[in-house]
Amino acid sequence: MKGRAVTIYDISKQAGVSIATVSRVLNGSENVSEATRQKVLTAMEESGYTPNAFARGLGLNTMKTIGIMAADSSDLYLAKGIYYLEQLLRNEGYDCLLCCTGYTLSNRIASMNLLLTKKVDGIILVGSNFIYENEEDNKYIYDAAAQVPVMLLNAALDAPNVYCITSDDYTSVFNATTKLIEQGICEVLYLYNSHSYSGKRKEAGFRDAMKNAGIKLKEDSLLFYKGPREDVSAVTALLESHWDKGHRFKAVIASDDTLAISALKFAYRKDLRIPEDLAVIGYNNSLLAECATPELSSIDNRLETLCQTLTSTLMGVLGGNEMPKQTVFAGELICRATTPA
Amino acid sequence: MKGRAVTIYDISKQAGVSIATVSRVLNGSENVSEATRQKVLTAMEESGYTPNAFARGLGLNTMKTIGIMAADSSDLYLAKGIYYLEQLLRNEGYDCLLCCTGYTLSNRIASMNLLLTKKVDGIILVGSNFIYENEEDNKYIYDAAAQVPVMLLNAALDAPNVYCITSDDYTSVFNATTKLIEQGICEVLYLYNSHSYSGKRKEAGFRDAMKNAGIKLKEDSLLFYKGPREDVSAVTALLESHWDKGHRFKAVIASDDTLAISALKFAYRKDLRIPEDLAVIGYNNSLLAECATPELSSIDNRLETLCQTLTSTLMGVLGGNEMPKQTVFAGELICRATTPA
DNA sequence: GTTGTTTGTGAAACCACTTACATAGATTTT
DNA sequence: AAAATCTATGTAAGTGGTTTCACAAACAAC
Repeated sequence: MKGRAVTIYDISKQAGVSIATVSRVLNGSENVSEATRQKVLTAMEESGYTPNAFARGLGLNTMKTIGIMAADSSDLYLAKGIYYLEQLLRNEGYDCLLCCTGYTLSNRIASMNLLLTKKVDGIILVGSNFIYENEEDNKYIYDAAAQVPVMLLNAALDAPNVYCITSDDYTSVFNATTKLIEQGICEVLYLYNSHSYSGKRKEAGFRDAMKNAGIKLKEDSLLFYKGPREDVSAVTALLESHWDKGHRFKAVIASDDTLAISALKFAYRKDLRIPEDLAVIGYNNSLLAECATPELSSIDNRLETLCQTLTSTLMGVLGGNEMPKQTVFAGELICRATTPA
Repeated sequence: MKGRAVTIYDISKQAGVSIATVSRVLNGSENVSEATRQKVLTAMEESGYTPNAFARGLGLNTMKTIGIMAADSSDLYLAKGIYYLEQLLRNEGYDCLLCCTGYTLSNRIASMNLLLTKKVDGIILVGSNFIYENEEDNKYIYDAAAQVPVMLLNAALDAPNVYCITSDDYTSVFNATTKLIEQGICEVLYLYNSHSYSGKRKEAGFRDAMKNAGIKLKEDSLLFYKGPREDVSAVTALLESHWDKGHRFKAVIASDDTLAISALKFAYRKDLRIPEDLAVIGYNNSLLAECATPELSSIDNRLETLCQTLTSTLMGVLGGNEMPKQTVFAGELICRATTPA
């Protein structure tokens, strides 16, 4: 399929210089006279030369690649993050090796090792679910960080060579809850699932907002969905059964837009008017929010900004600069049709 | 950050064999006695050896990596495809280099060259938008195929070393349209956008179904949206203005679920009952279909099956086998609440 | 007109691994 | 028992670059 490739040696002969000089031109080294540089460049041009990436990698010990790990790259939110990161990294001259790990630790360890074996220059963990409660389970992150910088998007972990870019989920939910309460809606239900470490931070924001408003938190004010991802009907059923058990609520704050969609469907089934009878607030401000009927109010955590900061931080670290280990951005409630005006 | 790495040479000394033998163990070569194999393996184990991927790549001229190109990896449908592919390829021992190219040819050429430079073993183009009408514009695909196998997901192109896995969009839309007509709904609007080559095939299916049913196709039965992707409100407005100009329709077949969502919103605004006053059929059967209210009927093109076949075909090609150059799967209309029972 | 400093270039070592070829010993064949 | 074959292993030449070091030529300083 392919003949013998053109090598640096061919170029050197064709340009009448040594391979060292060709290499210098290749790497933009200073000490090359303009005349020889041109000779080499035209030789390259004429023979359609492309440097061999493996040989290059072997010499330089890098191939300008960043490993991106995500539980599920098809998740609406994670996919958006991956997309932004890919674009930004490409602009910086880096390629992205994608690893979808699912949610099991063993898979993640395997993926991590694989990325390290392939000598990526850095690893980005996209999503809040990479941090485990059991501190020991996070060892795989520390181990990786011993070799290359590790960036966490939407998760916080204090460790050497680990950099965290997060959204202030706590405050976002705190503010959203408080806003509902100020509008006279005190029976708020917090709906969440297990697929997210940030769920904990959000939950705390919810709890504190209620406490802060002097509302006694009944335990039925939190509803936990544990089941397969993105199963809209299962969550809808869960809400119905919760309601039918006599638990009444006038608003739902969901840790995720998909969950919020289920709340909309629940309202539809129960013939509840939105937002008069039931207000709903989602999280992530994803495409779903815009596509829902009625359009879903949702907390935007400025993913693009997070990704930009993450990328520039990573570039800084790779450039040998001291960079902030934690960066936090505020979120913002985008009000649409599922919350009172 | 890292001390001198353990090399094959260290292992050879530690195990008391030559580096060639170590290499043989590494590559699972036959001609190694079980005794020495074990010696080498334990030596590797003890010293925590990992082969250097670059050196390996240089020798073997491959690093077991597949390049995946997609216009936008955050697109619901493409993201799903990428996810499936990544999983399947990983199972085969391949990693994925992701390239989001957008829709411009120059970007695609650049990305293609980049992947080739990084010596991927194959390239997968995810999505129907990589084929251009102008035959010359597809040269970048032929060029790439001269070096590595190129796989097209949802696009067809007859060229050496190019393999196509497609869904039979034509028939899917033909059948869906026919079904509507059989249910007595003859005023069908085909709504599509420019971001897809498969849109043409779908359009043909629509046209032929109408013709086949003896319905004279008015030109206002096709509505083309040309604008930024995923702009739900813009498409809704387009539908409204179409309607207000006097064009009446009782069903919408959209080339994409996102477009179908706009049709739902349009119906909501115009107070049209679904499906009595307006039936809606989307395409791709994405998460949006399930999340829509009412739940959207949509054509499922069996993306997972496509990806499985694509992967096995690619593995076959890489293994030196003769493989089918075109594989077509039938799609299936998933009926939910936006079409009559 | 020597000495000291740049500047541009080449030779050769090195990066870590694969593999063709050679070879010694074991096993089979005749 | 000699010849032929096979098996396990080592030697050394590759893979295509980068980079250190040495050195000659050009230029400035004294």
